[in-house]
Amino acid sequence: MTNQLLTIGKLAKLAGVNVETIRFYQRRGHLHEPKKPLGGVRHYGDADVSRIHFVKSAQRLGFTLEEILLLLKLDDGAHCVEAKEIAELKLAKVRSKLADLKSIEKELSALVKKCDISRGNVCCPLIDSIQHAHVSDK
Amino acid sequence: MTNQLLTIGKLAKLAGVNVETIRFYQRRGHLHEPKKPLGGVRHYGDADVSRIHFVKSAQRLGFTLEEILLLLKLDDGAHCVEAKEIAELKLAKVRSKLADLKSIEKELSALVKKCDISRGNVCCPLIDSIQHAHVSDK
DNA sequence: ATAGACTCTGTACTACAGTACGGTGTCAAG
DNA sequence: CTTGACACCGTACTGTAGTACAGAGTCTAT
Repeated sequence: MTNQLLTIGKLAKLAGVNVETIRFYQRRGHLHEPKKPLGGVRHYGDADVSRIHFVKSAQRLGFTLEEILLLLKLDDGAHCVEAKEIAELKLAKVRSKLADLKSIEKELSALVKKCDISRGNVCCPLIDSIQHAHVSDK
Repeated sequence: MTNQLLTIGKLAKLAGVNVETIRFYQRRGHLHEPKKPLGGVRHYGDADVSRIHFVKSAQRLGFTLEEILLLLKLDDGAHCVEAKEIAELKLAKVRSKLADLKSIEKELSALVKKCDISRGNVCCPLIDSIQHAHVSDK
């Protein structure tokens, strides 16, 4: 069953976003704004639902709205190479953030472990460790 | 060699932060503001350098300034249990973000791989995949 | 016909961690 | 004694992704 006469409120419910989010996407160019039928209410269709799903899926993959705008401009099947380049760049960023987070995890869990070991100490080993951590850049 | 007569500019350079950042930390309570000697200039010492290093180290571990404020209040050695609790909570958050990022990495690299395989296709498989991804709730 | 729900529009606010700026004051060197 | 560099102070702006709200218009059900 296809819908072609959705109001903005129904579109929002169907797509699982806030009405304000739809307006925001329209301002940003992620969603086009249908012309208003003179003193009436705008109507939306299934294509708009899909579009919002596209944006949300891409966001889940770590793309920013700005990057998604690029992807949408390439969405004619003829720019596959460019789209792939954007995705590869994003993948590299994700991997670098992943490495950062892994080292943070390691440090933090070592810190917590230290707390467990030296119970009954006057000086808190956790705070102490942060205090005297050598300051690595970045 | 210890310094006890640093101006804000020298303190900033020593600690590797912006002057504005120091003022910002003072407003937020991460750094105390020495009283101004009547129509003169404030002076800072090594303790302030250490304090800024503490804040920066904790930030590197993923603590927000708000959380760092908590840690600083506990910095008397007598609140180790509370400090450990804060760190454990943070560790849990880091691990959950790590899991998220790992699944993003998996999906994204699969998408890029798809692009490599179906070269010469009219329809871009990357954009197509995002287009028709079932929308999983986060 | 009127109440309540919804839409439209523009602007302002949220969090986070700062950065930038404008105007004034102070200090040291030349 | 004046120039330039820095300090002080308060406020406003940055990016990111929306959310909130005020005031007006419109649509729908009773």
